[in-house]
Amino acid sequence: MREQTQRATHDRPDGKHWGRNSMTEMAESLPVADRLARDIRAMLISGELKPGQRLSEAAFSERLNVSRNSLREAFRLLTKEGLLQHEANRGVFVSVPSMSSIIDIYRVRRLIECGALLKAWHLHPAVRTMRQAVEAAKSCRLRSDWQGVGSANMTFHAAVVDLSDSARLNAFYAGIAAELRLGFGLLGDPEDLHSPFIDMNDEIVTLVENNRSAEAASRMGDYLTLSERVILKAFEKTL
Amino acid sequence: MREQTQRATHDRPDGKHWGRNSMTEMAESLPVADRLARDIRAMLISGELKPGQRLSEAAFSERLNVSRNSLREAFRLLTKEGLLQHEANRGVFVSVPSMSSIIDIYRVRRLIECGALLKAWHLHPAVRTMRQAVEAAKSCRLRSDWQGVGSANMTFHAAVVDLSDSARLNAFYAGIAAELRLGFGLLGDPEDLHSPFIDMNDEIVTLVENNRSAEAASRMGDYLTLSERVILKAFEKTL
DNA sequence: AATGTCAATATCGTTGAACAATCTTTTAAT
DNA sequence: ATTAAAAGATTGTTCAACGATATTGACATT
Repeated sequence: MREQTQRATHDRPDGKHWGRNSMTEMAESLPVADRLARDIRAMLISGELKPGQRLSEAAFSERLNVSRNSLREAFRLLTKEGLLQHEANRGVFVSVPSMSSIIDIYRVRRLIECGALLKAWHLHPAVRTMRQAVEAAKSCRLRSDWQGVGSANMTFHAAVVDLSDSARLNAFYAGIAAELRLGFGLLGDPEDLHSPFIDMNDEIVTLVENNRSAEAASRMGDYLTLSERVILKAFEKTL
Repeated sequence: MREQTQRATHDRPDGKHWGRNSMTEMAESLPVADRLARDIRAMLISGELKPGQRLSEAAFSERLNVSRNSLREAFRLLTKEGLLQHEANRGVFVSVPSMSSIIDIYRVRRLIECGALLKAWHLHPAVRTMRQAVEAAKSCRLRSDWQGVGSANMTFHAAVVDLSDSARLNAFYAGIAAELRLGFGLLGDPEDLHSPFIDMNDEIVTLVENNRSAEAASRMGDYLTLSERVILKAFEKTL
């Protein structure tokens, strides 16, 4: 509810107001800090902002055309999400994924994803989303679109969590996934980082569809150990 | 890495600096927004701030001797935690727990706490914490200190989550627990809201100590269904 | 009396500037 | 080269201002 798109009857004389940066952009209804958080988050997972990099308040607020205050609100949000790190009187930095953070994240994933699968109901709407994600991934693989494969993979696992029917769990997992992508960014999107997992996902969703939840959960456990190992392996090379 | 405790060799001449408001208070090194968030969080779980209540920026910033900007940063943090709710152009309100939010929270608890127990190791340090919390609760019960029982209960379940050895899971659970306490606030701390659960906790930790994790997890499932039912029951009366 | 309209008022949303505190870099001295 | 002091840059926090939106209250209409 509550739309907000009547504007007019004002016609202020100064012409600099609504001009963001690029033209043809007038929606953007949400508060500035939230929009900033979303945009910066996107820059983080796209790799445009690299781990360890310092984010100067002055530079960023000018670049994004917002006040320092608003920017700081966004920084605080992202810091709480774990994507940024705050050092007193020194500024905020892009979090650098470490072995221990990867391990921690996979502990979370194992608990949540396996737990969700274990009690999954085979007619849950999320199952359909899982299936679609798998098919999309396959399709992308044919086109060697590894970025697309990675994206479909994220969708798949988010759908797994959604099996639990918990808004809080979904939100939490979204944050975890974003943090993990920060780690992926360091490794690029090579074929063998995603491709082998498509078939495991397929197996898993098939098991769920056939109401064999326990086996699905077990298979997910295998998936996660394998995935974790691949990432840690690729990780220690960059060390 | 990077500790932050060398400071000195500065000794600035002006003496008015660290005086906050009341005297005899000189530590408080953390940023204002974080301190605010902590304090307001305390007011929320103590019931000093009641669900549904609106928190005026002007009034609160004056009362706490901080600027509106700093207060807004804290509000944003607490909103992300789910303790406050933000309505555009209307302000922030203390979240009012609902049936659906209680149910959601218990879904989270079941998944996380049972999952953590299922793979618990009987020599994990957290087991000791669990045992101590149970004994503390018993001791409080003898003294009819139901507030203390509730507190010990919180400690117990936090320790259960800590069995998973995941910093992120611990942090997430802390938020969930705070949100749940918001709901408790509406119900007071009567004996029969906490007392019957002390023995179940005892059972659970005993099972873990004897390396019978699966049974412990199952028992925790019982605990949670029961606890949820009690709360929902007490809840629909206030409706 | 109930309802709808419109101005008056209070708040939020966001910004920009200001200043103290602290970190970093440069410069100077031993 | 090492250390100390001064200069410069950045963060931490506050304040004041103003547009936009919501709420309140007065007033008119049915």
